[in-house]
Amino acid sequence: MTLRSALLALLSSGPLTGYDLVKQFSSSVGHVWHAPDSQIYPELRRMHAEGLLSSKPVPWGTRGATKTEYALAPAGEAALIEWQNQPLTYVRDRDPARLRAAYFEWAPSGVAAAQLRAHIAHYDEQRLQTLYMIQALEQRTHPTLARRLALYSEEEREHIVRFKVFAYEGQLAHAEQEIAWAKRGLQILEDIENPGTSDPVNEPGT
Amino acid sequence: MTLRSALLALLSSGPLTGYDLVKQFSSSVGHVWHAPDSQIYPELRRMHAEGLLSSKPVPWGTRGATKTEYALAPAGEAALIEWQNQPLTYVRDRDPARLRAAYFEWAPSGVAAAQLRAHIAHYDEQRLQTLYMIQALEQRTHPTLARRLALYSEEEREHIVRFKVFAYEGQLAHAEQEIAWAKRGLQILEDIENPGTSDPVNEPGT
DNA sequence: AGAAAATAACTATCAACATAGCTATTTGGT
DNA sequence: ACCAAATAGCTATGTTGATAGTTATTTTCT
Repeated sequence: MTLRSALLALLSSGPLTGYDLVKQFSSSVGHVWHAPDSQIYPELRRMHAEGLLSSKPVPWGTRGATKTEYALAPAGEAALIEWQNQPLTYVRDRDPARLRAAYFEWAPSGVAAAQLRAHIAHYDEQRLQTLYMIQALEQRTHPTLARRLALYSEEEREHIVRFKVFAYEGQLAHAEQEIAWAKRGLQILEDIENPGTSDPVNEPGT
Repeated sequence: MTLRSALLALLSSGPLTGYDLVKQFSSSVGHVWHAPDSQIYPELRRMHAEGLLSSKPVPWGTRGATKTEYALAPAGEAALIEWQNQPLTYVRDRDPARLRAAYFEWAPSGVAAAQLRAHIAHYDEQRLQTLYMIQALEQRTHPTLARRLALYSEEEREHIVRFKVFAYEGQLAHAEQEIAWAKRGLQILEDIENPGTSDPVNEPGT
């Protein structure tokens, strides 16, 4: 049901055809709730069948073909608000990187460190992406955001931008935390490989 | 396939019956990779069928009933090492809390703050649990860990404990980061509710 | 004009997970 | 000796999500 909320949230910025929605999804909400197009198309049809969305055929090309444009129906807007009213349900932890690390004693020599370096690379990349996203939001150049802001007063606009930036700051902090964690892990592995060469600042007594 | 690795990892501490495995799972590996018993039992049978596990019937009660005890077969041990050799595959972000926060403009007054307070409560709880876990690991009182350590030399024992503590420290840091994030969120909401009453330390010019 | 590539819009299939059951045995109380 | 509660072990079913297609239209290049 969360995908549904993500779609409602995206459509609250204005009507979109299926394809445009899929594209905009992956460069906006998709950053906090990923979904492939194969999940989006059927869900849109279900939401339409349940009256959350209205649809209208718009021409596609010159040969009379059409594509479907979806818009938030009143029931959809109500569902959005209802979603925000619902308490959050937390999914149980399922973290492949943590699982690996917990059993590093089974990793052949060197592999654990390589794993952690890959972890750092991954979150470094995500950190950068998130920074760009935050910039695009703050400068209001992000297309989906710009479209959304047009619907509101200036005061409300500021709040909306702050909420989105806040959400991405959470992602940013998470990425940075993962990087710091992996670096500590590399330190531990080094300590184990070369015992006795420990940093004298941290262990002044030995 | 990650559940499979988690089960192999747990069984590497010694043989277990299905039930005992389910119990120990939820109080050890399950903290980093949750799985319900309904997923564990069938997976065990599949792993046995594929030769990763050996099994032997052990008596249950006095009326001749038996239960199945599983142990890591050589192929299972190989699979464990192979798993550690594999590069990590990262799952795409799917974070309900972040998704909510990004669309707080749809939350009725007061609801967003309640959401964030619940977020803090949730991660406070997890933080505590993780702290206890780290303590049990460091003092080597955790039963599954104790059983595992018995199989190794003292030097290896120290490494094993460090790896597990390291993994849980990652969880701990994450929990603390989530708490800090939600607190910043509450601050933002307050700012929005009472504009002008902003902290003079942060905005000395106004 | 015709072929190749890019764009737009879906569909099918399968594995992973969550929820909610069910049955048999043992233990503890009367 | 018998019943209720707790323990042990497992199954069925539906939903969500990942992977990998397919079909039709438009644009670009020769």
